[in-house]
Amino acid sequence: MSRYNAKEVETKWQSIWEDKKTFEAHADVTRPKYYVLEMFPYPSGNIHIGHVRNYTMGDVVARYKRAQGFNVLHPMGWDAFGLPAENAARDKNVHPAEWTFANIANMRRELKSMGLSLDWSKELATCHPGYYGKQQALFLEFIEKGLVYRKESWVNWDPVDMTVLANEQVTDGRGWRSGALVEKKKLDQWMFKIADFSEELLKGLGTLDRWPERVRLMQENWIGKSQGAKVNFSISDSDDSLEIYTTRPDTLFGASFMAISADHPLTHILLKDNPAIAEFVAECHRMGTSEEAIEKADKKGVDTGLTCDHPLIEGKKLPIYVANFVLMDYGTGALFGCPGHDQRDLDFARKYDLEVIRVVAEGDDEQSPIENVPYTGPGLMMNSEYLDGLTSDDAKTAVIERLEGQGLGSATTNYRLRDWGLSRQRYWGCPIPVIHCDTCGTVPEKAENLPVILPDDVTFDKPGNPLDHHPTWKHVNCPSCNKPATRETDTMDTFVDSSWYFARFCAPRNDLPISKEDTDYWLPVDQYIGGIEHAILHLLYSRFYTRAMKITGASEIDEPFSGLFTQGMVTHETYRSESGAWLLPEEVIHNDNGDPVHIETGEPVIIGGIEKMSKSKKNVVDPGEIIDKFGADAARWFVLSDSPPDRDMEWTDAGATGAWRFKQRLFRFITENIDKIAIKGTEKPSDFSKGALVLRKEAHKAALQVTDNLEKLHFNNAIARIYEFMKALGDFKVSDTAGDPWALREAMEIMVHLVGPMMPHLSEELWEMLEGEGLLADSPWPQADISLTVDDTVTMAVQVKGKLRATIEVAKDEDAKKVEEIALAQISVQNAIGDNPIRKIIVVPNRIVNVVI
RNA sequence: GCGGGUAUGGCGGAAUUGGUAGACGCGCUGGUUUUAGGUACCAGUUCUUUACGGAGUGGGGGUUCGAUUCCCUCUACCCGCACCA
Repeated sequence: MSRYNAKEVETKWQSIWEDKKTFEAHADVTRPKYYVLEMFPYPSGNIHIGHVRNYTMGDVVARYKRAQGFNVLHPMGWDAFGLPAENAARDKNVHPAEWTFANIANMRRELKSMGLSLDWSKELATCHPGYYGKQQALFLEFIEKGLVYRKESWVNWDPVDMTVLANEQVTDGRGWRSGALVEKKKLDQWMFKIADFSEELLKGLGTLDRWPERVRLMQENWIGKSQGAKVNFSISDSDDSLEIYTTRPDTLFGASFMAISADHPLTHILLKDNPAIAEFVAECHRMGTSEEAIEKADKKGVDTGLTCDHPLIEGKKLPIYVANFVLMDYGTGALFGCPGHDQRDLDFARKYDLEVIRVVAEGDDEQSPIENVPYTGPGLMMNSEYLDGLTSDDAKTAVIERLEGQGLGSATTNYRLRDWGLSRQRYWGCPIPVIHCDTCGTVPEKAENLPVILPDDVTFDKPGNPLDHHPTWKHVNCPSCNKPATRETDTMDTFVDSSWYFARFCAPRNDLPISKEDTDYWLPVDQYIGGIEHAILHLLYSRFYTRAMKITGASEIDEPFSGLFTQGMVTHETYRSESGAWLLPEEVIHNDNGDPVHIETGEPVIIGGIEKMSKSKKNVVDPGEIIDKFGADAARWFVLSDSPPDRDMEWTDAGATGAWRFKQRLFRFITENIDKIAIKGTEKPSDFSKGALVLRKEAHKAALQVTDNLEKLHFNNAIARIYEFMKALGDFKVSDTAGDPWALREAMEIMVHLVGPMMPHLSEELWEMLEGEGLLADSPWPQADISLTVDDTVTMAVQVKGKLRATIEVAKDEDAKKVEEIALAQISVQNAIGDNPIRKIIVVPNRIVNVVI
């Protein structure tokens, strides 16, 4: 018996697919399209198991849809700009480009060894001028349409990476990449007007019915829509006023102070003459924005000495404080404090001994003074003059009406989403194609001068931006007046690169950034697959870009990804030596007693928790070694088989071995029984043995259920069904009946098709043995014969008082009376009923009989 | 604090959405072969009981002939956001 040689077979089919350009996609309006995309990788050097899981899932979808007759686009590229390349340049003295392209070459080789049905002719790398030059062209169009602007603003400054971060890139006050505490700094920044699209981005979520609910909710929260009012409070004894935003205009009569942000324009004026304010503002800027810092920080403020006139209470004056809890970038950076109905305001009021007024009754009659807990719910108004007795909802409307009448305020919708700052003070990114001219100001580069190419000769020995240090690169003539000017040395946030790559993939070598003809056909992406970690950042930015591209006329679509699937992580057990050092999985073996020990020293090993694979805990497995040991097919099979795809899965050697065993078993069964099957193309005989009929049913049921599971991306269930089918196939013995060899061939062919998307190499090999026409990758998906998937007899459960007492075999759709009769004839049923009178018998056709006594 | 999710054997997980709970895989137990094996095959494997039977999907309650599934309530864990006015 020959063993299946995975290495040989896998490379054989990989080169055949490549030679035949099997997976090259071409737009063809006469055919239905399907665009499958997995989030493209950052070329860090090697693929990891998470990539294997991600790309295997995408590949199964791609191959399955292809077999279903779709014209499938399944491209791959590289999210290739970013800091690690600069770090490598500094640490290892290699040029970022050299480092990146070497990593790409290695990872491309690794991906190819997985046998993915990718169209490599469409490969792109964002660090290639052919890509980023087009990104610059698109950017110029964005400038022209007013989608980008420049403004001096407070930014999140990462002191380790020496660059600006977007709000989305700051978690717990720390940079998403460096982990350093982020500082506030004021810089000239390029901004995308994403906030203008808040409502559209929010509404669009409603159309994304093939996105996980979770991701839509996260985006919804991020956009943070709230309904409220803007109110102008006039500053006492002056012509100036202070505009605030509130979601609780109903509590206006409970106002007892005003608070403005440390960065509020009014604060800026006041601090000049008031050292106390100046000192407080400085303190606010020193304070971190981390979770701990915020939790520990008291609600603090400093009295400006100014007051506001209450808009609805004649003669009432409200002191204005600069307060540390007021954010400049939410609402108007100013608020009125209502201690009775807001915890934060109450804390502040207690600290500075300010009035606490209850204006909303709790329940019907709870009107007691507020003590330590504010009442934040709805209720009937009180202490509020003309509002008294109204519900808080009605009071909101009434207050807004009054304020509008007086020209003091209006109903407003506020969003938390802020504009996206894209400037980064880095070398390895897409240069922002603008020039700063003393005479003309900020001038976009001329389209014919694109791409603005990164200079090769840069050094990384100084902190800061190498582009800025470069002796000549930034010195150019103004495109407008031709006088000496300076090129912008900031580069774009790498999230810009990934905000439109899905569109570029449709025609990656086109002169235009986006080929409308091609995107009209291919977009939107039908199935996008990637990690949940991009639920906000990348996906929201891409949705913004899609809208912006519609405005520039580059594309027509509304949403970039009509289907989104977020796959879970791959985890692994952790191992430590007794000294506490982390150990790699391959350093651990089990000794004769079954205890885990170190492979070399024999020392006992402590098995720790199952955690996300990470280099620091060494609980990683190398895909290259896995593929080498088990073969790509087995690796693919295992990452799909055990856990539902959206959940975390644990990588275990035993599981991979199981996959490997199945592969061997299938191969063996077909090679050993190939001489028993009917000759290819034999006409279907009419005479089948009983066993053959059973097999045919199993085959067609499997075809139906696997199809169904693949449609739903329930890969683990699809695999379970295949295992069941394999068992039936293995049990089948060809008899003398004429139809049996034919049935065996049919079953084998169906099996090979069903396994195909998951184990493409093995199934091509088997398809060839079965003398299948052309490549399996090109052949259509098996259609289940529905008449074979329904049995003519069914097993029905018989319950007495809801407890199972027997099962009966009856004809499908058997008459209820007859079923009842058979059920009641069962000894076990009669025993259970005993002497009790039968009150009712419920018969659910083909499922269950329940005798109620 | 706000929002969301999850809970089923020793483990990963199934269950056509109210109809035989535990499919399938891993592990384990016993057996049969064998070319050494971490090979292959067969049987078994929720708990309890000698058996008949009984119990059982995080806990408690409810609706129903019937609940893993629907409702109420509690508990535990996980995730996202968070000084958002």
